[in-house]
Amino acid sequence: MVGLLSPKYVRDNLEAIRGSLKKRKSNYPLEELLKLDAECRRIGVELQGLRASRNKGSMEVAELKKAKKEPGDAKMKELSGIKERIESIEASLPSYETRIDSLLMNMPNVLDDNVPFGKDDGDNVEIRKHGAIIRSKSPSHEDILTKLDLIDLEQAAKVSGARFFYLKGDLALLEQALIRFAIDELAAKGYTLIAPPLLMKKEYYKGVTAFGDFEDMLYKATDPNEAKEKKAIEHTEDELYMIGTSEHPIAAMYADKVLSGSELPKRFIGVSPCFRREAGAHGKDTKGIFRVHHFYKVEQFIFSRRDESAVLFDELIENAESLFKKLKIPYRIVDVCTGDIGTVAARKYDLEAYMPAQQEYREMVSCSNCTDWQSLRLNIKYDERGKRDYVHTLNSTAIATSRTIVAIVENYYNDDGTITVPDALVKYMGKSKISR
RNA sequence: GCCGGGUUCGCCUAGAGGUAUGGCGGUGGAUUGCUAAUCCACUUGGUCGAAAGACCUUCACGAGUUCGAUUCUCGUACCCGGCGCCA
Repeated sequence: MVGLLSPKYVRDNLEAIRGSLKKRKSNYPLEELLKLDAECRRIGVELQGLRASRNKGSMEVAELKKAKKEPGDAKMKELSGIKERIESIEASLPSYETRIDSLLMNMPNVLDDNVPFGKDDGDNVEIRKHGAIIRSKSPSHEDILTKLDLIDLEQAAKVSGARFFYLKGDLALLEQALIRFAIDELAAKGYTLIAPPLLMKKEYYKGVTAFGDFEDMLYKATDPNEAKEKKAIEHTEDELYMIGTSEHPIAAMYADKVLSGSELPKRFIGVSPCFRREAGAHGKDTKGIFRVHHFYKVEQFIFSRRDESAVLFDELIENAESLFKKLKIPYRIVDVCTGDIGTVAARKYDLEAYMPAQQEYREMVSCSNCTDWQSLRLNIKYDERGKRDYVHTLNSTAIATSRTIVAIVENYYNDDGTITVPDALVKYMGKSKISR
């Protein structure tokens, strides 16, 4: 079950956690957690002793009854007293446990030593750049696509609201082509395709993200009032959220499981729509389909041994790069700094593509090594030579459709108004040019 | 939605108020001239302890009855049948 993360982990890794929180300039209340944990263990020792005497007493009663003798009133009174003391101590525990649990669940991951220090995304460090600029500038994708009658944002805004869209004809096909392209490329590298559930329980979401921060990003799909009304519908009790990415249900695919060391690493391709509320993004990227409420994403996900995750992290970013190389879109890789990395990841690279209309590099791919943050919370272990350890989880975008579409449209726009189909996608499109 | 049957270690399984049985698999060890066999130990999580060890916890989940619950009662989830409804 989710929430089994133990304070023992914190005690065992105290120095690393302290150092990492400092590097993050985090205001996480570590001292409160340690104090509560110590207090809770002190109570636990007392409770354990009482339970031991209860069990011993009960055994004695059992022995006597077996010998057809009665235990006597004094004995039974003593046991009743123990029972009451146990019950009163047990009643005091939940308040500690709830607080400890919530502190543990939201504790930021221990950063990799190599994460650059910085305040925000402006301090991310460019580590490499690839591909010559195709067009130094272009009209916006919105203008290009509207003129070609391939997109309808106005009607989508009317029907669904801001940041929704209709893709039409070849553009809708381009989306499918991108999905299939990414799947085929990764499948050829031995990754297994997963189509995950698109709704997920809150309980598991808490194991996969820092839910307090992330909840605003998600659409909730159930109505808590239904449970009261006793409607004849499934899942009235569950709090279901529409997934923000297939990373989340794939991470939870092995919740409470013990994998065998020999089957690691397990490499997966997730494909799903991704739903995002984009709360707090008012006024940002409002034109076109760069930042929208849903898009398709082909995702890479790996469950690995502790000692392999650093190498596999490089594998994931290289896979993503190879897709953008084949699409011939110029990009750069940035090493995401302490101020921008977020709670879950220990290390993160972003791939940013050059966008000629904005004349800027913009995020296309985010690649994270989450080390044991998710597995501690989802209780995913592996067994090697009889020893158990928590797996490491890694994820990276392969292709996120809407943003990649923007990159293709703006980079492959021709001055005659047409769009060239990247060579790698021609076989999926059945044509090499999109025109009116 | 209704009526049955179920959920016990990674897997299979016994147990019907007295403290969880056996097997398979896995890990470690012992032994033996044969790609293997046999035997022993360990194989939920945790607390105290320098250690040896002791203790607690664990039979889907949650509540109740009890000195004591895998076992009895109530509720919930999920799985398998049957009926009904339905894309």
